[in-house]
Amino acid sequence: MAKSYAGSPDAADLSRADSLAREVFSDIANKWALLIIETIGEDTLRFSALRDGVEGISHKMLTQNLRMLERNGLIVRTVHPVVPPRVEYTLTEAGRALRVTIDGMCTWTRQYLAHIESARRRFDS
Amino acid sequence: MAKSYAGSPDAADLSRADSLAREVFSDIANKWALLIIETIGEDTLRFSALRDGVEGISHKMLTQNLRMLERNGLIVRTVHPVVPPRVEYTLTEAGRALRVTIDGMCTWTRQYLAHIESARRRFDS
DNA sequence: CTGTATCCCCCGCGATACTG
DNA sequence: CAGTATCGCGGGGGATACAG
Repeated sequence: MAKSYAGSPDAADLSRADSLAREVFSDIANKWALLIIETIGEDTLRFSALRDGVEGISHKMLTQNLRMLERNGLIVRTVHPVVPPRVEYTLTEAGRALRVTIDGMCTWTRQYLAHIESARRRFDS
Repeated sequence: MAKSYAGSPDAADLSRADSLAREVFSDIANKWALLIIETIGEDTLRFSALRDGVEGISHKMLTQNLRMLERNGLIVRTVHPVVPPRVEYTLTEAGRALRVTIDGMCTWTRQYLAHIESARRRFDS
């Protein structure tokens, strides 16, 4: 195994970057994470608003994914020290950049809906 | 609830389209499906090649996702009647279109890797 | 080689209850 | 209102075996 030469990225660095990239990809490539990002969009949404906005998500899944997205620097969580608590979520610049590609997926879905529907009919017979 | 007027799309049609869209989105918005599409790319790959190419996927998950993708018209499965069997998978036009957006996600991941890494360090402390 | 089927375990996830 | 913790179950998914 090749050793690191200080100051020059080598195979070890690259593979570490790769494994991180795969990890991140696995994190965000799940429907709840993508739907949350898509739902926040350009807005600033409260926990309860997200709960209502993301169809079918449970309390637990929402918190869980919000933490994950915050950890990866895709959203920022601001707590207003009032009672009752008011917590708001917005996308970071990274989050907004990712959202653009998610928009692409959504557009794709709409665009190919008829194609998909007929493909399914063909397959199911 | 509004009734259909023949020949004009109405609320019922739209909500049916919406539910189909959500269903499709839930199907494809999972890491294995996306990785499979990304791996096939412009190529024509055999089952075993995909098994090797998609890091960490199990036999079962691979077949399962391949069927799902075929059903949704994203890939085409061609069986060569030889022994031993030779089955090849390629993207359809719809699949290639979706792949473009997945590429976007991959690019995003690489682009923001440093940002993510530092966000994680901050969060984990 | 590819695909289906069976078993079985683990953990994802929903439900619920409790704090601040 | 937002978040954490706990429990319990259901099914996702791995391992394995077998068929074509």
